[in-house]
Order: sequence, then C-alpha cells, then structure tokens
Amino acid sequence: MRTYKHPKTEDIDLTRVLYALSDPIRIEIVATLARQGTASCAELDAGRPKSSMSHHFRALREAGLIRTTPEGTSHINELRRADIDRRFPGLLKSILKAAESA
Amino acid sequence: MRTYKHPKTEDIDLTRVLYALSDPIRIEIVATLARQGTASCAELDAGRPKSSMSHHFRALREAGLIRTTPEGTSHINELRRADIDRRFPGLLKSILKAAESA
DNA sequence: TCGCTTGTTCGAGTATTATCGAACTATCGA
DNA sequence: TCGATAGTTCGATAATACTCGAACAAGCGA
Repeated sequence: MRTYKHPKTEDIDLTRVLYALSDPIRIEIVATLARQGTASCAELDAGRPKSSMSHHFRALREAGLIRTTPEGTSHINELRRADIDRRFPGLLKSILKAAESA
Repeated sequence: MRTYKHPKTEDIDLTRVLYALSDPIRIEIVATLARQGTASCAELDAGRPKSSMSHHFRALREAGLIRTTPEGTSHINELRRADIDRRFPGLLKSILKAAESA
C-alpha cells in the first residue's frame, strides 16, 4: 500500500498554496472536490494523460490542499478544508467563490 | 511620459492573480501597499537589484494587482483594491490576512 | 496466477520564469 | 545643458515546471 507525503497543517505555506491554485486544471480539481466532497483521480480527469494529472495531484498534495488515500485500486482525493481553514481562516472560501465567478 | 499597461477590472484573471501572489517578494510588496497606501519602487525595495524588482512590479501590474503612475522621476505604486474587490469580492482581504499569519 | 484497472514514477523535450548586470529613457535641479 | 536620480528594458544564464509516453507497482476478480 502506497503512502503519500502530506504536509502537516502548521506547515502549509501560503505562497505554495497560491501557486498550486494558479493553474486552471488544479483550481478546477479543487473546486470539484469542494462541491463533491471526494473523488478518485479518474473522476477528476481533465482530458489530459494520467501522468499529467498525477503531476497536478502531487502539486496539490504537497501544497497541503488535498489528501489522497488509496482505496482498492483507485485513490480517493479529498479537500483538506478543515486543515486549510485552521491555517488560513476564510482563504479557501473566498478563492473558491472567486473561482466560480471566473 | 511612460505609460503602463494595466488590465481592465473585468479582465483581471484569478489564476494570474494567484500566480502573481505566489512569490514571497511580490506578496510582501502587496502587503506593504495595503498598509501604506502608496509607495515608490525605491521604497518597496526588497534587497534585490532594480532590474529584478522591476520584473516583479511588472508581474503585479499585468495581473491587475497594482497600478503604477509616473510622478516626476519616481513611479508611484498603489494597490488596485477597489478593482480587485469588485472583480473578486473578499479575495484580497482573506489573502492579506493569511499573509499576516504566515 | 493471469489479466485488468488505477495511478505513480521516470525521463526527455519544451516552455516559462527568476535573476542580475549593462545599457537605456525620462525627469528634475543647478 | 550637464549631471544625478528613478526605473525600465535587454540579453544571457540558470532554475523550475508542464507535458506526455513508457515502464512500473499495487489491488482486485476470475
């Protein structure tokens, strides 16, 4: 069973978060997770090869935005909303709201 | 008199804004302008050569975050707070708040 | 165990960005 | 007009990230 590196809540860095969200594919992934709760990588497909998507998931993971948990053959992603809210209260909500109107 | 390109309010793009703010030097510039109101480029010096700073000012300008106005030999920068608030209500405030606690 | 599915990792090529010195532009004051 | 000041632009180099195919790893069902 594969394990992933997820930063601790207190180690989540603002500039890293902003950078991770500065990519259209990645912010769309986050927006989808915010709506749906959880989703496998396949469900979050953005029309790119799996290797490209995996790259983006890693960027989000290492920024502390999502948590990926193996579940059978698929990997479930979830938004680390509570952790991010604790680290940067209100930030995620306003970015998601901005993403809707963008 | 030199003129600068500043995007129109409705053309401000979220991912560009997030990217511009994903650099420690640039988010510090924005935080300083949020506190002080306006400042020349020289006042916002971050210990880097002028050419490097100019590069960062341009990134912020083209993202729509700051407005630069020539004033004599110096150039005054100001945060485009009202414009950004109109385009993405609440976004700037929460990012600046996050930057304080980071 | 074999084959299928899901997703990661690796490697190479490409593109974008950061950094800084040097040259340039524009403005102001003497 | 000369010199000083404030920033920009250019050009080169280095670093970083994106993209994708190919190979790999792990779990599940037959």
